Amino acid sequence: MIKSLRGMNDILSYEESRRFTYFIQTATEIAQRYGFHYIETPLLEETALFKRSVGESSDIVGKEMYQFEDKGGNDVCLRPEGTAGVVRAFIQNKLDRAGGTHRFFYHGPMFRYERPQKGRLREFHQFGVESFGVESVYEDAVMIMMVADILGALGIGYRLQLNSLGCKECMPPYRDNLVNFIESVESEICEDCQRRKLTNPIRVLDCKNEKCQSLYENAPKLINSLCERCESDFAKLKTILDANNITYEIDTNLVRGLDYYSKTAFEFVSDNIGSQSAIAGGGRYDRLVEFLDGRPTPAVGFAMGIERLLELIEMPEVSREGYFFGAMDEEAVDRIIALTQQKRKTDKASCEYRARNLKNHLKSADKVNARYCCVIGSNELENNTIWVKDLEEKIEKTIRIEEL
RNA sequence: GUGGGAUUAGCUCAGCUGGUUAGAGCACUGGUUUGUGGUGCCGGGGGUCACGGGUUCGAAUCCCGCAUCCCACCCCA
Repeated sequence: MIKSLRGMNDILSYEESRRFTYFIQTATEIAQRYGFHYIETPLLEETALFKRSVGESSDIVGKEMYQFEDKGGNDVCLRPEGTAGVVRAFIQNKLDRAGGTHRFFYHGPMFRYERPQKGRLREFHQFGVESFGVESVYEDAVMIMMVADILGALGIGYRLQLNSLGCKECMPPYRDNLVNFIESVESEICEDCQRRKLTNPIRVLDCKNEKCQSLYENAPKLINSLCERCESDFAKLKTILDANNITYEIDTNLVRGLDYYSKTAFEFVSDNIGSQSAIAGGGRYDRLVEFLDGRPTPAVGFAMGIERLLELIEMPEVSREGYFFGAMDEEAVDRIIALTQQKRKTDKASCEYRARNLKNHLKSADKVNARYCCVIGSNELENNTIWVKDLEEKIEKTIRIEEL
């Protein structure tokens, strides 16, 4: 038997399928209310795109990409995340030159060659949004509120963690400062942190090693080293969130795993889905468009991990809906098929192809959760009528077929 | 990539220290005296016990390997 590849799942059970489509519908509707429109970009991109945007020092690019050479000799890979492709499309279509604001949302599969566990698949789905051209910190706040809206609409509880990563003015001096500090404790920190010191020193801050964490308690904090503008924007962000009843925790060690983030960084986490607890994450990436050869354009976005959210969604009750048709005599089957097709123009409708007794039709109608069970037997066939029972109200009547 | 656990019917699981045709509940399906469901009763189908080796007279059960899932590390959505 041929099986799906490791870490690549089918979404096909009734419940999963229902949850998945419900999520997409809900998130799409909310994104559209916020003025975002759908963008679809290729699953396959040039490898260089991710190396330059996500960053070579990140694990995602360093060891998790599905990378290969295509038949034309191009170095390509399956997208490990969504932002890079959207930014590429933004620049390629010269929207950076067009000016103004551009707001997109997307959803689709992402690929990372990781060791699978609960909430971590090799092919997984994200829903994300990207906003270009807005420098104002209000946009950052609105992004966060949008995530909160989506999670709220789905009945999902969360904790919001917030940090500021600084900008090109205040980040580099801080980084130097931090490297100096790391060197002062270098002999005691873990191997990973020693490596991080060289590749991406900021990442030592969210090291999970307890010993490292205790050493870093005295590390300089970026949040205390922000320049005036970053400082005031971060303060403003908190004010806006407070005013809109969004509760958050400041996590000075929150470092996004992708190198392109600056200033606002946030992560929504859930305590109910195991160790892979990040359900949404995002932030500002004002420098990325420029890095990818576009005109400097401020931008901010987020992504949500759909599989991680699925089991947390509080689904609405399923209610009886639509029609079920059945025939009790062979001669009536053709008639109910025609009636079903007619009903399907406006309503959900299904039917039984075999002539069966009434009890069986009622059972089947109940099983498919139909609201109305409509049956034609010999009496009805003769009189050109149809027997209809409302399975919810338990009311039944026989009506002329035209009245259905 | 590292360590640990699991793997028996579509699903959730039993199966004692190896012993004949591997079980249950749910699900599916058929019937249930003249046309009434979700909630009665009776029946039926479905498993090379993940896969590959080995030990044994005999393996779902013991041993080795392998795959996948789960948990932790790691990483991140």
